Formats: sequence, structure tokens, C-alpha cells
Amino acid sequence: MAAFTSRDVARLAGVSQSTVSYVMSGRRPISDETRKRVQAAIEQLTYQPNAGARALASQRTQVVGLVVPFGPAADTTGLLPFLETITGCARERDHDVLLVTADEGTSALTRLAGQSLCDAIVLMDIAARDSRLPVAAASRVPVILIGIPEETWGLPCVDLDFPEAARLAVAEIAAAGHDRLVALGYSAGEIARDVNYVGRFERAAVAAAAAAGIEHLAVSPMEPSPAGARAAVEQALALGGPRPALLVPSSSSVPWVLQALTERGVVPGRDVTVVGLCTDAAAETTTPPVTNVSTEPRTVSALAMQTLFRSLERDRQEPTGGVELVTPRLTRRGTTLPPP
Amino acid sequence: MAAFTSRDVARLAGVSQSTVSYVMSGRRPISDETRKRVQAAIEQLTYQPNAGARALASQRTQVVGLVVPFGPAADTTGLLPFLETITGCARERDHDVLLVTADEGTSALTRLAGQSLCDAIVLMDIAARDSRLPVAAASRVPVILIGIPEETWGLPCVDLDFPEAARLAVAEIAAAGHDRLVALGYSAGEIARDVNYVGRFERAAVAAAAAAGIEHLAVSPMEPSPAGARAAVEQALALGGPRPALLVPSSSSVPWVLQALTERGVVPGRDVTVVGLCTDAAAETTTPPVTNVSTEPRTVSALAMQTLFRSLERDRQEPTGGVELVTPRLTRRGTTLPPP
DNA sequence: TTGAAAGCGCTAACAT
DNA sequence: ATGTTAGCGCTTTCAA
Repeated sequence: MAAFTSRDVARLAGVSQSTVSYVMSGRRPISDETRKRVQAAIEQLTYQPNAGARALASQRTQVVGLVVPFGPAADTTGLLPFLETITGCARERDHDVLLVTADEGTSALTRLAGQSLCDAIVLMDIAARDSRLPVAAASRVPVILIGIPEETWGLPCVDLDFPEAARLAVAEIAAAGHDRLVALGYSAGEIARDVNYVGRFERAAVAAAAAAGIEHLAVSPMEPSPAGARAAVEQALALGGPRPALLVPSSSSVPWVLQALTERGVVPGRDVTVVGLCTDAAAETTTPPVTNVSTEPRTVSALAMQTLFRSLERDRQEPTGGVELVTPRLTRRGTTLPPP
Repeated sequence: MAAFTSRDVARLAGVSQSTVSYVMSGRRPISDETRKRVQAAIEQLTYQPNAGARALASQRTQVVGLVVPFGPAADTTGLLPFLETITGCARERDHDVLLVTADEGTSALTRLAGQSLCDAIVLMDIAARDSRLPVAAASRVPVILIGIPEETWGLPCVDLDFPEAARLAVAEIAAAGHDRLVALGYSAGEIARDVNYVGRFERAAVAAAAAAGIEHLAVSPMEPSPAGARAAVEQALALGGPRPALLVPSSSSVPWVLQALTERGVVPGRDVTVVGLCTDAAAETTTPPVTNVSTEPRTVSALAMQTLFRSLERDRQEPTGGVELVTPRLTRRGTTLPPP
């Protein structure tokens, strides 16, 4: 069964092909009478427009390219909420998502744009100095970054406000009456990859601690595994003094840190304060539920898509660019010590 | 900078447009001389063919549609290795992946095929009786299932050999000298969704236990959370006798079950045997590393893609269909009791 | 070994 | 309010 074309629809409805097109796009007024006939024909044939032909004629693919950090070195934890939200937002605007892996590097971008595979590109897992950015900035299609590099090249960026997240976490620790905190850092891989949020969070944490008059110590790197967490926790407890406060900015490590503490008989919320940077969903399922600053992947993704579609609608003329930040929230759960 | 077309390349190389096309596709002999001139022109202009035009003319999109189980009820754990392997295999064959969410239901399939958005479709998260299958079977493009429904509708299926996985797990438990095992079941959501592997695994486990002369008890459902695991573990220990053996077929629950046991002072590998069904990577990072039957998502995905491309090359005439199973492996780690 | 030319199915001027 | 028509950029016969 070969698919029907708009010509078949036109013939069946007794109108011209362009009328069928205009009925579907609504780009010019159509009498009720004809519209009904055309729509009936469309349904009768279960007509669906050919995407390739449409793209060729209209110069719009109705596809968003999504470059995700798969590949060996990638921080793949917590990626799914992003993917899910991005595809959902795309579908709402009648777009599909073409999945491309970051290990293609720069050529992913040139391919997506060069072959006219998509109308816009979402780039994730941005490094502080990301070699893809100059290519992205020169791209024929708009590109949006999820993450904030050192130099944006005029590209629009959306991300969590990591400095604010650090401030919230430090404020919580200060409010619990600690005069010192130990940050259990990111993994060696994340640090080596120069992922942008690592530095953004750390610098703000150090500054906020200084401002609050509390000491900032760090154990870094820490691998997100039970063993890595055990090693880091041992050091942290040695550094943390009699009433330790732990700040865990690496989502995937949060459960392991809690487990490592528990194993040692150190009870989070009774003997030690733990504040994690992770999604609320993840924080709710740890044992015990951890006081967290939320990372809001869904909000970040939705905002990115909104910005992207705005720039797509504005016929890509006005200068986009600029940084949009999503404000994290702190939720106190079971792992904050009461003030002394 | 508008993109160059094959006409530009042809003009620059002093050949006809068709020659450019044939140089790129290799579908007819070209003299070395002309080939070089054309390739030079292509590089000089950094020409890339327009995907829409190519699809329109050739009736091939070079895109694989991937329907993934996002959405509220989905078992999203362990999805990433599938996505990663599938996109990787696609790229190897010069294809891209269009990501579609399962919550679109049947319309995802009709849309992908109807709009000629892709040349083939990969369908994941198959229910035992899946309403999408009749639609898939009637689809204009080949569809492959990852998962095995009760009735395949002639569609090719690829999945782990869950019955064999159950047999391996039961054999391990029997070899450790247990005369009884407790299966900690799937989540209520998975059961309600009628996910195909649940029944396949359970039935085989019951049969294998009977054959081995050991008793098969079940605690089900169990939510994949610390609380759910604690509740299930409590019941399981009550049922398990003095020397309990636990079988955990739900990957996402394995770490929580181990944690719940440890919390109670019951040490896996000393007081209780635990066998989990999960990836080797996951099994290595639990505390302690758990004896596991591997789920091999990468092998399953790669096999599915291989089968898919075979059916694409064979010009979609021969009857595809049939079930391909990937054999799991059992790896003994720290959680198997020594025989008494 | 190469070229000319006819579409693929759609959109969007341009006419009426 | 609707129809006519000229492409969009490529592949692929058919001809030479």
C-alpha cells in the first residue's frame, strides 16, 4: 500500500493541490464548504504529508536535533528527564527529535545543519571551553546550549543557577550552626572533561562560605560508587570536626555517600548534616531522604525548548543569545542537623 | 550562507548533476579522472546533500524511528545503554535516530510510517498483549520489537532469553545448597503494564525450581525503593527459612534489597544468597557486588539493529519475523553462600 | 563513461 | 476564495 499524496486528496475533494496544502497549514482563508470536503478526503484516505517533500518545499524539517552526551566519558546519570522533557516539548510544537551522540563531536553539528536534517539544535553537556561552540555559533540553524560555557559565542544558554544552588546549600549548612563544611567533589572524569557546572558551583560555594564566615574544605575527586564514596567519607569525617557538614554536589554520588556514612554508624541528620545537589525525586528515595537543592532538569529543558521555539518563530533575525537561569529550591529533609 | 547544492558541485567540476550523484552513491562506474574532480569540488564547497531532497527522490530517509518507554508509568531504568547502542549502530550504517515517546501510542507508528519519517522502526517496552502490534504489523516500514509478546504478528523480535536467565539463577541457588528460594517480584507498575518479560521470567523460574526440587515462593509486588525493598525483605526473610535464598529479577531493586538486608544485619554472602537480574556494570557497583545474571542490553540492541538492517537490505521482500534470543551469563560474585 | 530530463510530493508565489 | 505553476535538491531512468 503506497501512501496517498496530496494530489489524491485534491482529486477526491475536487479541489486543487494548493487548496489541500492551505487547508492543512491554515495559511490562507478557506471557505467552510471546501475545508470540510478536503478534511473528509484527508480522513478517508488517512492522508499524511510526506515529511521529506514538505521539508524540501518549505525549508523547514519540523525536527529538532539533540546532541546528547553518550559515549564512554559521559555523565549519563540523570539524562533521561532531559530527554523526556525535550521530546515532549518538541511534540507539543509538532516537532520531532533527532538523537545524535556527542562522540561525533563537531561533525554532528555540521552534519545536522549541512544536510538540513533539523531546524534547530540543542547541545548538552557543555564544557567550560567547548570546541564545538565556534562551530555552533557559525551554524546555519539556531543552536541552544544547556549549560553555560566560559564564552558563549553569542549562543543562547539555559541552565540551573548553580551559583545560587551553592549559596542555598551553604546557607542551609550555616543555619544548622556549622562553622565548617566539607564539599565532596565531582568525579575525576567530570573534572577532566571540564564540565561547566563544576567550576560554577565550586567557586560560588567557596565564596558563600567565606561570606557566611564558615570554613570550606574539599575532598575531590570522588568517584560515584560505593567504594569512592567510602573513601571520600572517611576523609571528610576526618576533616569535618565533631559536628560535620557534608555538601555533595554530584547527584549520582548522593546515595553512596549516605550509605557510606550509615555503614560507619554515622547517622545523617543526627551525627552529620548532608546536603545534596540532585533532583527532588532522587532526594526522596535516599535513606534517609536527603536535604537537597533541586537540579530541576525538567524546568531547565522546558525553558530551553521555549527559548528555542521563540527564536524559531521570530524568523531567526533578531539577535538571540543571552543566559537564562533556573532558580533551584532547597528542601529540608531528614539530613539537616537541628541548630545546637 | 545558503547551502550549496549538487548543481553547484556539478558546475564547479564541469560535469552533470547526475555524475555528482553517482560519485557519491557509487551506483555506477565513474572514471578516476572525473571522480577526482567531483570530489575536489565537493570538498571545496563542503557540499552536503540535502536530506529531504534525497529522501524524496530515493524513497529512503536514512532514519530509524525509535519508540521508547518514556511517560509516567515507564520502567526507565537501564534505558540508556539501549539508546546508546541503538544510535551507535545506526550511525555505523549511516543512519540517524528519530526519538519518539511511547505515550504517543499507536499514533507514533502511523505517524512515523505515514509521513515517511523513517525507513524502519524499533519498538521497545513491549507488553505481553500489546495493542500497537497489529498496527506495527500492517506498517509500511519494517518494525522490530525489543521484547517478546505473546503473539508476534509475524514481527521480528529480539530480547534476552529470560527463561534461560531464570534457569541460570535457579541453578546457582540450587548449587548453593538451598532447598527453597524467595523471588522478590516486579513493581506493581510493571505488572499492571503487563510487560512481557515479567511473565516469561517468572514462569521459567517456577518450572526450574520444580525441576531442581526446590521450593519457589514469591513476594510480589515490590516497589523499587528503599522502603519497598525493606518491606519485601522482611517478608522474604520470614518465608525464607534459616538459610534464605533471594532471587531479584527487577534490576532497579537490586541495590535496595542489598541495602535492606544489610540494615537488618543480614549479610549477603554470609547469611543469605542473593542473585540479581541486572547488567554486569550494575552488579559490580552494589555493596557487596551481587551474583548476577546479566541482562546484556548492548548485545540485545546490537542484535536488533543488525536484524533490522538485514531486513532493510533485503529490499523488504522476504518474510522477516522470528524470535532471536540473547543468552545471559551468570557471574558469581560476593552474594552466593558456599554450599553447606 | 557520461549527460539530459523526468519526476519524487509538497509549498508558495502569482493569477484570477 | 481558489486555481495554476514554478520550483525545492536530489535520484534515476533513458539516451548517447
